[in-house]
Amino acid sequence: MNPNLIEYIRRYVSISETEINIFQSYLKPKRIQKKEFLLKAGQFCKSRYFITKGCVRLFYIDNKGNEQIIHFGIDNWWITDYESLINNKPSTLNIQAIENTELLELPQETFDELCHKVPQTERLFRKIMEKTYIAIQKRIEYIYSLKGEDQFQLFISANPEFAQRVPQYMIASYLGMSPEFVSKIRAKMK
Amino acid sequence: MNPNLIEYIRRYVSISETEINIFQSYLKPKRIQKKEFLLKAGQFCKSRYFITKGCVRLFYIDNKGNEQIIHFGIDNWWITDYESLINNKPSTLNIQAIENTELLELPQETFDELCHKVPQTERLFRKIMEKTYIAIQKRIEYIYSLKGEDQFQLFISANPEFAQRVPQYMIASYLGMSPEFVSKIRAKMK
DNA sequence: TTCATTTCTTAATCTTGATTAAGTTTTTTC
DNA sequence: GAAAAAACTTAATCAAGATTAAGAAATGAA
Repeated sequence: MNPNLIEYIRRYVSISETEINIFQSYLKPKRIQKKEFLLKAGQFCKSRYFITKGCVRLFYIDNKGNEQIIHFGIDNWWITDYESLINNKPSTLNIQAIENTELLELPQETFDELCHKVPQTERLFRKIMEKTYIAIQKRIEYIYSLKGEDQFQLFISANPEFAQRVPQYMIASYLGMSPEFVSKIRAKMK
Repeated sequence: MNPNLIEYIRRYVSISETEINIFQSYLKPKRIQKKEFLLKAGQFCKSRYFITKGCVRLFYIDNKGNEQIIHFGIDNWWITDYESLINNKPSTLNIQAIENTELLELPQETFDELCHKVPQTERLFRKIMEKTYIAIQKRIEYIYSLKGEDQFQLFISANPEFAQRVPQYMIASYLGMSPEFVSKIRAKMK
């Protein structure tokens, strides 16, 4: 199995070699090219994906027809549309590769079976969700307490790799700003 | 055990009578008066709380000294500060009763023991976190795609009971608006 | 190496909603 | 039931950031 995923899992739960192997047997490797879609609005999202290498964006089309990015996914992150996956309904979201990306697909179809064979899986995802929830709640705090300029600065300093890998207008979209405004901030920074 | 909590749990996992009783034995009933604090910034949050009756708010003090509400909790919701609970650090948040409130406290100290005795607990909280995550992600969508007025309208129509139970200025705070602006929206609505 | 596409910049104007500063109404408390 | 505290309203002014409309730079493709 991908050594990053093993390390990732062991940060959350203690799990035997045997269990790791069973876990692995439920994963399907997948590659997508830059600009290719992992999920399109209207489709049913049927898997969780672990990104081993690359970068994707998760976005929706807002009422004005703009692509609004909800979040990114990079190396060693899980990505999925939980609303579609859990509630079994067509997705309103799109997941698209920003770079050529390698993933491990964990299908929902066999997820409960995996949980049964490797009970630590429940604990793993419970803990991942808690960590993810803390992060998204912090994000809401920043949205309400920092003004645009400071949100951008914080994002860049907390995620310096993104400034390199992701076009500036996508960071603007993620932060809910116009690309022109981000351009203005950057001009001021120099 | 509180019949609401039994019903709540069974919406997520199938669990025997015996297991329900074990689960119950890990819960401590607690009451707090209106305006009393369940958690104050600086303290360590050491439990998850299930609200059986009442209403609380979770807020932080922003850089300008304003109380910024992150979310509310009412009957049949879990509430806690995950960042403090999971990462074992002093809380930056406050949880305060808006009404006299009755809770069931599930201490973190014995949480792993409970998970061991009743393994469905992991699954239960995994699923609760997934549902909570879906809700908070939707909230981010609304923050970025609806203007203030529409956010307020949506909140009121999605949570009509809140308009009754919670002062208007707290709803303003939750939505990141000034109380004056909410007042203006309401005047326009008539 | 040229053409086309994508990304970024600049500047003027306009909107949304914050801020400030009263004042009013409602709820609590004694 | 009077006084105090809490919650809400109104209106004027102000600021952050969107929108519009060019154009410039960078990247990619043939």
